[in-house]
Amino acid sequence: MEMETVTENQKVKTAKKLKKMFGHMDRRQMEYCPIRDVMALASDKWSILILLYLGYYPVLRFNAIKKKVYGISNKVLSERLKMLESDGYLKRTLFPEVPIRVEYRLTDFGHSYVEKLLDLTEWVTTYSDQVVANRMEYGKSEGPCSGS
Amino acid sequence: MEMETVTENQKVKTAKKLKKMFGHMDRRQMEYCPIRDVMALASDKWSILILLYLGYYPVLRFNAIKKKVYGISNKVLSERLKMLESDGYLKRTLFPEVPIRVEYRLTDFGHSYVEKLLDLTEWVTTYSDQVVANRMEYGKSEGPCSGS
DNA sequence: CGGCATCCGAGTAGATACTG
DNA sequence: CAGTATCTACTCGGATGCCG
Repeated sequence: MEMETVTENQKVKTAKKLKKMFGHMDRRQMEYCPIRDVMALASDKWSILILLYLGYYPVLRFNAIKKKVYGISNKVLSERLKMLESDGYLKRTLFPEVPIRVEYRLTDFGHSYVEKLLDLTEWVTTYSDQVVANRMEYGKSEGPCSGS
Repeated sequence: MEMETVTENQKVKTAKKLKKMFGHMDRRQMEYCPIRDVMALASDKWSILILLYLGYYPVLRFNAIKKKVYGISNKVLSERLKMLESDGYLKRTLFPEVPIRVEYRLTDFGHSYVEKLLDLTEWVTTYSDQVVANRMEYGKSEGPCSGS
């Protein structure tokens, strides 16, 4: 195991924080779970990239984002931008010039989220190779049973 | 603005980290984005809750998870567990007893991820009310233009 | 030209019933 | 108990076309 970053002590600390967090949540009705609801947008695979790029480039226009977030379609980008604006992560500014111009930039709220998000994505970029390796390994362990 | 947690200094620091992270990514082909690919599973709204609960309870069985992750279906839970195992976050142990028993627990890899994830979800639980408030506010600002 | 809305197909989620 | 199978419904995503 080359992953010796997690000590038992760490696990206990994490569990304590989790207990506290879940404690707060369980007060409310289970139907509305803030984590599930808010993260559904905020941790969406497209949202993440949009937010990260906006954390990097202070201001971006629609097509600039589209170019950076490889593979996103007009529709999805448009939707995500609208939702991310609605949730307060970014601000949309329209300049009614002749060729219309729209700028997107993070709000302070968005910046504070991106900061946290970045810690997670750094972890991911560091260990993504291991994840992919895990996937490969997992597929192989099926064995020759499944002939057909 | 009650959200004065983000200083200009912080933003610059964040941008630097982002530059470094994107710098590593841009080397590869754009088609495969580790963030998008790995996070698509790891930051999925169901995955998050499964992982967090497994961070709290050292070991959980299928139906226990199902009970805790409110609203998840057999199918989706089964799928997610399989994928999360395949990516190395958790370990599935089958006990071939009379009523079959299956235990799920985080791997060390999973624990290290949950640790990072928790920082993000703590932020989310702290500010989820504001996000919801933002959403409400946003909906109202439509104005009476859209009559039909 | 840049941004958005519409359409339609494909994949995914959810409910239920069933099996080892 | 721990899933799988199946079916439906729906959301999502991609291409296209429209409008400012």
